Parts: sequence; structure tokens; C-alpha cells
Amino acid sequence: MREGSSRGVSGRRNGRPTLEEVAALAGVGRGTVSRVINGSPRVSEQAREAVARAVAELGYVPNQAARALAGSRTDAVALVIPETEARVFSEPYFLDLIRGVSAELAQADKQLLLTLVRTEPERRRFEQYLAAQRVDGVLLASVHGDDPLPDRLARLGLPVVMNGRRSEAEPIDYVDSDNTGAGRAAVAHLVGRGRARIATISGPADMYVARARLGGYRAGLAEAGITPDESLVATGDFTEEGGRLAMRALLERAPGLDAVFAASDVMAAGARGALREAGRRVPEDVALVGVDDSVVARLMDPPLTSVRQPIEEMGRTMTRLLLRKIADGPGAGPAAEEEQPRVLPTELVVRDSS
Amino acid sequence: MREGSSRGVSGRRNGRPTLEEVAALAGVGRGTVSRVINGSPRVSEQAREAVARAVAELGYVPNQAARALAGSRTDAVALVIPETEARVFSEPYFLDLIRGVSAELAQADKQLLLTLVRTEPERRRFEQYLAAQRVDGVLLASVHGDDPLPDRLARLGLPVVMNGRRSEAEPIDYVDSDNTGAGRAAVAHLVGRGRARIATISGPADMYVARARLGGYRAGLAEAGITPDESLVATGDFTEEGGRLAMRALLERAPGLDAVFAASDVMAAGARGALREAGRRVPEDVALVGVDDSVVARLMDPPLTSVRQPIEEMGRTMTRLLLRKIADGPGAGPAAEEEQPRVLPTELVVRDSS
DNA sequence: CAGCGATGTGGGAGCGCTCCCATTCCCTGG
DNA sequence: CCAGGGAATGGGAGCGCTCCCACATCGCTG
Repeated sequence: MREGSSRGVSGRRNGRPTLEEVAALAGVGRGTVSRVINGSPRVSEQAREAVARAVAELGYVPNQAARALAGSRTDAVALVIPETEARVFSEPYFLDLIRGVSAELAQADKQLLLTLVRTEPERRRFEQYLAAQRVDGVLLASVHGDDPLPDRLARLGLPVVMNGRRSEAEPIDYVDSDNTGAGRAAVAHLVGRGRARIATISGPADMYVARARLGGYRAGLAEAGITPDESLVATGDFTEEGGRLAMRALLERAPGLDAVFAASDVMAAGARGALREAGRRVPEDVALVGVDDSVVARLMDPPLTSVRQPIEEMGRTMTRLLLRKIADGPGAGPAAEEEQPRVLPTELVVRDSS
Repeated sequence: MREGSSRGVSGRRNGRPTLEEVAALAGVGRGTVSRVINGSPRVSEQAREAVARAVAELGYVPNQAARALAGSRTDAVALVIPETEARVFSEPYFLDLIRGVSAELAQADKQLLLTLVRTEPERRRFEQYLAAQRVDGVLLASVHGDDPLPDRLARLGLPVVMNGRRSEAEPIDYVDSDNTGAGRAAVAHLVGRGRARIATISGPADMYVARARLGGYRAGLAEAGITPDESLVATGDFTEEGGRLAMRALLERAPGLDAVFAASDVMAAGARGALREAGRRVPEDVALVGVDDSVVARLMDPPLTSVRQPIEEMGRTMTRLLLRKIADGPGAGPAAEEEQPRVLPTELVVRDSS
């Protein structure tokens, strides 16, 4: 009698209870149930308890679609990974990033919509999704120097936070790791190991991350009072093969080098191959340092000294920043500078290669 | 005049055009627009064109929430990765899987909802999400032998497809790689290389994938007419350290072994370390074969012979299967046996370790 | 030429919420 | 003792779609 008749209001397709039914069972109105569900303070203790009981008894879970429609918010956030540029980073990078984002979103009870866009059509389709108001905000990973997407999204009024930046003066909110510091730390370490002819294998010059690490390398040399030598600078494309080729070029140009700072572990792995070919021992003849501290570094022979980035933490931080922007509502502009650290510190992990 | 007045029907929060407005501009009814949008054949060519023009002019994109609410389907699919068991697989595994799933979903214009569940509370929360009808179906990765989740979901009436199975007689739809074949191929290769005392480092016995690979190893020996020797079988936990310990145990028990089939690349890496400690050369003294063909295999010294799984293809196949189940509607039962291959072939990649 | 099914169409009736206004009730101060 | 103002509440009015029924309209058949 307590419920029964009021329950089967209509021949519902699926048997899930609705807010209305919870209200009936709790003996209150729809509004009150909604308030309880959404944690409004304007509810009596008594009503709150009655509703809680009814929710438990019916196993009520609010219908997300209805919420989104009525409230024009989705409680979902998109993480966009342009797959074309995925190999830029050593392999586990994205999984770590996803892990951080996912954990932080789960905590806030938001959904993660993962979007790998590899082709232009997929990209267009993705913009359609955004237009269909499927997400409250967007996280952008691995943004290239001239990518127009971030600005386009921002202009749409959609909150956006990027992982990494496109240039020094990035107008859009971002979270990055201290790439300059990474280069400096690597060089300082090598200098401390008594190396003097320190080369570097940099990434493509059109990527900020590559320029920053190269800048750190130069700064490190300057701090150690070492005269820079451009023949010690080679460029790779963040792939293993690129690292191998760059290393060969370096050995040819500057056979006297005694250390190499590679801007990624994967390039370091390539470089290691080239060194082996050339009969140079690591670390005896040439010390080697990479960036990322990925599996690759641990598995190399000898294990690679590498500068670790707090990837998962970047994911978490990005997500916090985005959620804050979403909560602040539209027109709030970029988040205040101080609120969150935008550039996270890196850390040198010393192994046997240096 | 053509539109104008009929447009600003209400002081809408956000300026996106609605189906109603498209209908007005096209000079047809709401129903017709809906039919055109959803590709119904019951529309005259003339109406279809008028609607198409109006859609283009207004830049109309259907509101997903409204669609989901009215149509009780979400056009989204969840991929669940239990993070606790993530290390079971070599690192790039999940990214490859995600890649395959994502590509296939994008093609079908569905959204990917990625859910990493690592803790019990997160898991419960996830079940809540499902109850909130946020997805049309679920893809489950890395399912453990006694995981009740698949059955629970299936009982909820939610279409489910798993990656891998829990046992030989898996009642729920799955896509797996030919783990038995992987073991057989590895052993056949080693036999072909003239090895006779072939050991194996298996995974935990409560995981089907481990049992299957071990079964393949045994079958391979039988096919080669080699008498099995249980002292040549050790068990690891799919980690590097586990591989190392297992290898040490094997060397102790069966010093005369001349080859090892490790059930994962990562365990092979651990085994390689133990072999080095023991002064055994690879491949001269002991030939080594792994499974996964991951980065790890390529970077080992010497590069590791490994059995490749078509991970991305598994992701694609799972997704196709799930989409089909969703399209077939509830109560359609498990998909017909023949429609899709459930067990994808593996492939031996020979490198210098054997 | 009436009669019928096939085909195209418009629009009502929801889907299950949130928003917000109106109402009720109770406590305060004058 | 009554006006006035909060606090708690009920419920109407949508949100933008899909579903489906009812209503043309057409070309056939017998």
C-alpha cells in the first residue's frame, strides 16, 4: 500500500524509478527530492531523511540525460589527444595523463570522455560533438605550435585547459612541466660527473617543449661556465630512429663529446644504439641522460638516467583547473594566476648511464 | 521575414538552434526534420533537401541530452579498465586497445567513456553511472577469473563485451587473442632453433590468459615429441621482478635449460636480468621468447623475440561486436557464433634473443 | 468510380529532470 | 494582537528531442 499503486504510473520502457516516484514514496514534492539530491541547504532534516530512505529503498539514480537537458550541463569533460602527435612522447605518457585526469574527475563525480583525433574528419566530428553540448569543458593534450583548435574552443565559450603550451606567451590556461628546468638539471648533473663536452639531441624546433628543453640545456652550460658549441646540438623528431640519426651526426661532427642530453628517453634509446655501433661505452666514454623516466629508461642497458615529469600530477592539476573554470561559469576569464601551479617541477632520476 | 520572428521563440539561455527552428525555416513539421536527421527513408526528396538547407544555414546540431532523454539511448559506450590489474599487461597494451576502440566508435559516431576503476568505491560509483543510463553498452578489459562485474552488468540487460575471458567456457561475449597458439608458436620456434630443454615462466594460475599460454607451451612440446618436465615450469606474476625470481628458480632447479618462453615481455626482461647475473648469454646459452611485442621487446639487449598480439584489432573487434549487440536490441542473447572472429591470431616476431 | 493500401506528413504526448514562482507555515517585532 | 519576513515546500512550465497516431494524398485494383 505504501507504494504500489503510485509506482506503475505508466508503462515505462525500463523499470528504473524516477524522481517522481521517490517523491511519492517519501511523501514530499518533486522539488524537495531534487533539492535533497542536489544537496541544497533549504530542506528540513525530516524531509531529507524521508527522501534518503525512499532513494535507498527504490535504488534511485537520477537520469543523466534528463538532468543534462533540464540543467544544461553534462557533468562530463572531454580529454582530446591528437593521435597524430602521440609518438612525440614516449609511450606511457598518455596513459599516465589519462590516469591523473580520470582520478580527479572520478573524485568530482564527472565523466571522462576520451577523444583520440587522428584525422581531419575525426577532428571536425569532434567539434560537432562539442557543439552538441556533450561536455562542460575540454582538456587538450599535446598541442602543436600552430594548432587553432584551442582558440576556436575558447571562442565558443567552452572552458579549455591544455597540457603543455604552444609558446612562451600562451594565452590559454595550461599546465606544463618545467622543461627548461629539466634541461638545466640534466646538464648540471653531467657537469657534476666531470663531463665537459656535453651534446644535446633536441626535438623539432616548432615545438615549444623542444625549445624549452634546449633552452634549459643552454642555460645549464652557461651556469657551469661552459662555452656553448653549436656543433654539439643536433635535432631529432622524438623518435628512436631520429635519436639514432642525430647521434650519428653528432659523433661525426664532434667526436670528442663525452656526454649527451637527449630530450626524450626514446631518442636516448636511439642514441644508445648509435653509440654502441660506434664502439663507445656508456657511461665510460659517453654519459647519457634522457627525459621522461619511462619504462624505456628502466629497461635500457645500462639503465638510463632521466628527468622525470610528474605526468599523472599534470593530469590532476589540469583537471582541477578545468573544473574550477567550469564552476566559475562563463565569462570568468582565465583563472587567477596564483590559484594553481601551472608549471610543475621535474626531477632527475640517476641511473647507470651517467 | 523568412525566419526572423519565428526564431527567437524564447529567451533561450544559449543561442543554439533547435529542431523546431529548423522545421520553421524549412517550412516543414518537427517530425519531418527528425526523420531527415535520423536518416529515415520515409521522407520525400524535396523535404529532405529543404531540411538539409535549413540545417546548414542555422548550423544546427542536435542536442544530445534531449535525444538521449527522448530516445533512451545515449550513443555512448563505456570502456572499463580495472587499473589494479593494469600492470598485468605490458604498458602500451591499454593505449593500443583504447586506440582500436576509439577508432571504431568514432566511425560509428559514438562516444567513448573511459573509466579507470582502481578502488572498490570507484567501482561502485561506476555501477551507479551505468544505472544512470549514461551508456548503451560496456567494454570490459582485463577481467579477472572471479570478477562478478560482467555477470552483474549482463543481468542488468546492458550489452557487454570483454577483452579476454575468465575461463574456457566463457558465457559472456568476448574477444581474445590466441594465447594457446602463442605458446605453441614460441615453442615450435625454439625447437626449430635446435633447443630441447625449453622452460617457461607462466603467469598466475587463476588467470585464464596465463593458463592458455601455458597450455600452448605444453601442446608445443607434445607436438615436437618432447617429454614434458615440470621442473621446467615456473610461475611469475607478469611483473619484471616476478620474471627475475622465476628465472632464478628455474636456473636452480634445471641448470641445463637452453631456452625460456616467458608469458610476457616484461617477465622476459626480468628473466634476462637473472640470466645475466648467472652469466648465461642470450641467445648463445639460453634462447628467450616473450609475449606482447611491446616496446620492451624492441629495447631489450639483445632485442627480444616475441609473440605479437593484435591489440588494436582486438579493440576494434570488441567494439564492433558491442555495437552489433546494441543495435540488435535487448533480449537478442549472445551474438551469433560465426559473425565475428572471437579469437584473433597471434604472430611470432623473431629478433636476436633466439 | 468507389475502395484500399502505401506513402508522406504534422504535431501531441511524453522522456525525467531543474528552475522558479506561489503558497504555506512559523517566528519575530511593533 | 497583527503585520512582516524568512524558511520550507509543492508543483507548473519548460529543456529539445523521439515516438507514434492521425490525417492527408496518391495511384492502383476490381
